[in-house]
Amino acid sequence: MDLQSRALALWLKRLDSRSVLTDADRAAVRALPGNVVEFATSRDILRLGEIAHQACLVAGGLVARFGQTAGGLRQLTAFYIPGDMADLHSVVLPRITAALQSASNATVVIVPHEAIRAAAAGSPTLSRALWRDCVVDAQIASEWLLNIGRRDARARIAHLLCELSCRYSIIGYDRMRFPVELTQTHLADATGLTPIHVNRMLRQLREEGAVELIGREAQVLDWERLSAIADFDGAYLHLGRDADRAGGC
Amino acid sequence: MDLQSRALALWLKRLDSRSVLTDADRAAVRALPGNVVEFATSRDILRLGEIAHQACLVAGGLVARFGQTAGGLRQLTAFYIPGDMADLHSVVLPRITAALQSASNATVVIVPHEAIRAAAAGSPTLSRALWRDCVVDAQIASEWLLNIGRRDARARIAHLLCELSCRYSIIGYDRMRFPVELTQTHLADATGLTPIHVNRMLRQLREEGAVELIGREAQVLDWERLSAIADFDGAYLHLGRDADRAGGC
DNA sequence: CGCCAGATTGAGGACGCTCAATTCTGGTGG
DNA sequence: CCACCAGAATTGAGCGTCCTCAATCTGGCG
Repeated sequence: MDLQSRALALWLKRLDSRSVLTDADRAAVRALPGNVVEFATSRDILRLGEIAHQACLVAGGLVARFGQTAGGLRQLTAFYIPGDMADLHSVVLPRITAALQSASNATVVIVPHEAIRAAAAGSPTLSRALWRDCVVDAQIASEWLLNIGRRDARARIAHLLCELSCRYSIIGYDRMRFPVELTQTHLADATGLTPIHVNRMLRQLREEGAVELIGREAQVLDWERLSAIADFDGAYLHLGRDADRAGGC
Repeated sequence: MDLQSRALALWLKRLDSRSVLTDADRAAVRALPGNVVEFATSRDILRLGEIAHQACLVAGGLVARFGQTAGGLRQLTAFYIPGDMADLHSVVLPRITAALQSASNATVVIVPHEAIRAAAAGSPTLSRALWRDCVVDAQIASEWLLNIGRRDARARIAHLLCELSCRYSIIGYDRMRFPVELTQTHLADATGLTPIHVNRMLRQLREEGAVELIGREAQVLDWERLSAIADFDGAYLHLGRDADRAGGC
């Protein structure tokens, strides 16, 4: 199975776990055309103001959405891991108001909007599944708002790591050890902090025995402690119809 | 024309301005069933964890979406003004992970999900318009992230007021004078600040000749100055296909 | 071996928070 | 008509979290 099929399969699995799809829907998703593009670290994938004609399915690495103030301060507003369709929203709203960049070396499958629109137009169930995917994305943004607006620095970072843990766990990683292909500057831009302060908070989390960042991976030392610090409840991630029960992740 | 028809017409106008709808779509929206409910200030409209079976179209007043930390700190994540379908997302994702509350006395039209789903299933164009409405909501949340994460207190408040100005202007209010049916505590919860600090920043904005809050209205004293302070660009609001040009509002 | 990006640590400063008190406003009942 | 009250707005003083500036250390790579 090639890279593109694998990425589509991952995405389909996600859609399938949250929605009721028909066999035809599944076939339509698997048959989606696209071509694979590699991006080095910190490359623009979509620029502000552009009109998108294709969507970006992440196949490897990490992709980030971000905004910027006039002063050049940067705020990451979403992370996309393999199996995420990073800008599915552009299918219905092609004018880009939040740019997309690779946070690490990333492999992306570029899928033409036309193909997605055609698939959606032919099936109310698939159409609803795509819509739902966008809604989950929005709910994650809402949770980030709570995180940045009302939690202190240590909790913000802990919360972000909990989220990544849960999201990586459904694509096959260990919940206690998963990739964090981000610099501390990225973490800072995602949490509304400075890299220096992120560094200090990471040290504290390590010294408390909560998490540790080693190289490009996170090692959770104590999930209970970490999620308590983070005040984390993964319900907003809507990880599957079953996982849609309260609590946990 | 009764209240419900008026609210549906407002919402339809919004959908229409951003999407290409057929006459049948328009008729379907206008024919949506529902019943009108009044809420006093600070009443729960949707509670956390609930499963929604209907959506809430705001007809009057102001409705807010919010999250809460374990410590009880509150973060507003969206405001909905008349003509907004406050929880359209619940049509495809009924489990509520962010509660909904009236911020002022509010009039809401309760529309059964089934009716919306039926209308959407029958028309790819309408389905896409609804999906798009959710996407715009998400982009507003993204912009709030940038606002809270990377702007100082004064700019955050100015930005929020600019957004409200633009959004109220498309439902018939003057861009220089529009309702702000919010307490300073609400503004604080929306911007991740304390009410005390909001108060000080409002005073500063007034003294600078930017905006003034009088009673339950905002009076813009100098739009240029205000939007400069706010670092505001209304493109993210996607106010109509035409207004989808850069800059302005 | 030198270079560079990223991580780490230190010291001082500022923005926004906490605690506390006072004033203002609109609504209510006597 | 006025006294009263609760919620909201306003102001002051002191403090703490997080920022800024600056220097050093580390690891990967040409």
